[in-house]
Amino acid sequence: MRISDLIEDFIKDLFDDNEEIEIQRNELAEHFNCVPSQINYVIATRFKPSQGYYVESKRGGGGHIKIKKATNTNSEYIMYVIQNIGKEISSNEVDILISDFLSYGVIDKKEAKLLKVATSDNVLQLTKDIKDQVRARIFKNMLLNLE
Amino acid sequence: MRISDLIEDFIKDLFDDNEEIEIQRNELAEHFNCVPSQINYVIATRFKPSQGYYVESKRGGGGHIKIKKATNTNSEYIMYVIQNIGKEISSNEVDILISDFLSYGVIDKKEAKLLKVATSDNVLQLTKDIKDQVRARIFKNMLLNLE
DNA sequence: AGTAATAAAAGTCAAAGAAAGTCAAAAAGA
DNA sequence: TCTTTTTGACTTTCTTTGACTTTTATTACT
Repeated sequence: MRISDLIEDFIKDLFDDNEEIEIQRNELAEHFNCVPSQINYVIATRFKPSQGYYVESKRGGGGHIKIKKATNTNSEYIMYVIQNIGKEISSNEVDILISDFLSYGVIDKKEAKLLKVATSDNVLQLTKDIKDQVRARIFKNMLLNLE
Repeated sequence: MRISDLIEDFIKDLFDDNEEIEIQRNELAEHFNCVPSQINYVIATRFKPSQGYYVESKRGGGGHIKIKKATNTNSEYIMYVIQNIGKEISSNEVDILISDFLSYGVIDKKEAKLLKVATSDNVLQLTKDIKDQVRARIFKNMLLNLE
């Protein structure tokens, strides 16, 4: 079995009922006798939003990596959408999804507004290709963290 | 948990309803077994005016550091913060602002989560200079649209 | 009482340390 | 061959530490 799979399993075991865990990259790498950046690889490939995970981290003394599982209170519909958003998404597509969510009652008006603002062209102000990628990441991660 | 966080929490606990507290740098450093200048670090990074605190101090015998909380209405506070965010802001600064907003009760947990997610390094994944600018725009605009 | 010396704070700043992140080359698998 | 994994050198971010400075209060002398 490849080491990345072992690390993946190890991390998944850590969520033992908790929906959020914290690891230290170097410590974990040492435990598995691999280079630290392999941990990043595992996280990048196995703990993506489309797989229901949200990741955040901090560097410096006392740094760490936090991984959160989307709680299954999230509607199936939202999860389905997250999985089907690719690497990029246009502002228009976001608008349509948001209004669908609203009409199905899976988000409320306040949430809709925040989603809209955080992903709008005006706010991002990036070149088209990059903009759509950043928008996709913001949108998926916000959806994951709705409730 | 890193020592700076412990010191931060300790200081915040001192404001127990009061809007102004006073500490002695050396005494506090001794209590936490750290060098005195670490207290300055904590104050510099966690009690900035942009975070709603105002600091003054006196040296010499009987010297002290006084930290005051800015007392404004919620929307004034948010407006003040928005105005004081420049063209860019780091993820760390955003974190600190969010936790201050939470403790002042100007936003709720759900909103905090969304703000955090939409502005996090992992989600944005842009080069430093651009990232901090995009983050500033997203953060300010989301704050403006909170209610 | 007025000044000089001493002690008692707090401030500054840069170096060292402690994490985590990035990216691309090499290796392994399918 | 083409994709996925592994590795490692280099970067970035944040924290901790310590030597040195500045300011203020207290004490000692005249």
